[in-house]
Amino acid sequence: MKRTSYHHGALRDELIAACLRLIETEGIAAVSLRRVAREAGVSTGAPYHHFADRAALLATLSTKGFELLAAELTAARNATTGSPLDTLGALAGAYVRFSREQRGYFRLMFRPELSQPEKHPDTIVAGDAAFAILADAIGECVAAGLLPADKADILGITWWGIGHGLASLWLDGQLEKRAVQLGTTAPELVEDVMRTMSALLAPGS
Amino acid sequence: MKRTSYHHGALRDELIAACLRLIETEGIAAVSLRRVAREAGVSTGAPYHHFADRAALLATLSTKGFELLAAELTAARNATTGSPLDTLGALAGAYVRFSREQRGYFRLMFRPELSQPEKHPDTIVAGDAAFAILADAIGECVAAGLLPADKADILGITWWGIGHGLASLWLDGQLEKRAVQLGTTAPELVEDVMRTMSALLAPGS
DNA sequence: TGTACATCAGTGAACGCGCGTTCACTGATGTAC
DNA sequence: TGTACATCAGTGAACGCGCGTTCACTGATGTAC
Repeated sequence: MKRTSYHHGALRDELIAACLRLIETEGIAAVSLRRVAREAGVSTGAPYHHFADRAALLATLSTKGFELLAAELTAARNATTGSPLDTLGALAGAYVRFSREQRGYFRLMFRPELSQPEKHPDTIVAGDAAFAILADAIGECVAAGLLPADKADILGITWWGIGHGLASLWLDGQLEKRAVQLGTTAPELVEDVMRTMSALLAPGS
Repeated sequence: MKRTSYHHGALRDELIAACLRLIETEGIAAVSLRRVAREAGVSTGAPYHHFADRAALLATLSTKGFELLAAELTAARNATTGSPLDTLGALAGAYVRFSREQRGYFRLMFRPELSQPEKHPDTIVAGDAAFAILADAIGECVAAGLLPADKADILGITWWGIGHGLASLWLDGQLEKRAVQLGTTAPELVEDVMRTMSALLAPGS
């Protein structure tokens, strides 16, 4: 974090990175603008040249998180070669994977009270875009005649609920606790759930 | 909140109630022992006669939350008259209902970093007890030959994931947003998901 | 029933702390000529 | 290429605040005799 020049050059990015690091290692409660500045090796007032206030920093992070998630979902979707139905499981899997690999982002994204999305429309737009990917994949299943049109929306919400539920329970330590009780591991549990759901949806295959 | 006597008489309960009220109206971030004391109409130091520290108050609340949830789940289970399979949907429904009716509790229960459950084993025990009700209901389905024994655990986790996911998304405002986009409402969405899941599990009925 | 005394459950002032944010400042950089 | 000047992006001291927790205290209550 040693700096030779007076001007940092990329302080904005450095602050974002420091904030993420803090969330991941010490939890969101540890995130204060002063602390983030300290972590980035910069003085107390410096962040105010890049973010209007604390909520603005968190909102920026939240937006980036949704964009990252959308990218992951798109990638997962494009990587699926099977039937459109398989895409649904792949999306849910990518969702949970994202929550594991980007815990800092994930924790923040679903805490609207911290980033005040009502003041930062970008965040809402990014969230909508991520959800749209799932809705799109569902639409494809319907178009292919694999899902009844009247159940499509509900199945989308169901998949999202499962993905989000497993991700949340895992992050909060509940899933690992149950996995131990059941004599397995959290990752295996998640995969089994996805497989079971897919089998239920496509009983023929 | 006017008190005529010097001694409060039931300050402990009053503090718990005030804390819940605060979480529900202003969010967990607003909960400080000073604030809770103020809200209960009592001086700064008073809470320390009833709780060792802030985390102890939150842990007590979290424990009570899990006990309440367990009671609701048991009630839902006993109220179900149909096949053991129907019990699963009823439990998930009760779970989501609990998250709505007891938002303060629900928010707290899944924030282990706030109540430090590792220091308060009661909380863990209460959480295990609540989960055991679901595991039990699953066991009953297996005993009745309605679910394959090897898929039982996974289906339990699946139901829990759906219930928890929908509850979380709803609490954070995501579900309502999507409901509007889909031209429906959050409660309807939840009910539809439960119904669809039940239908998938028991295709014959 | 009365009294002395222990205990319980409050009060409110005080401690040190980290916070968000502001502000006058200054070093570094970019630009016009 | 050199210089004057504007602008950018830092510094660090300062503000007022609410926090968790402690502590000496005191009013209220319960108990033994």
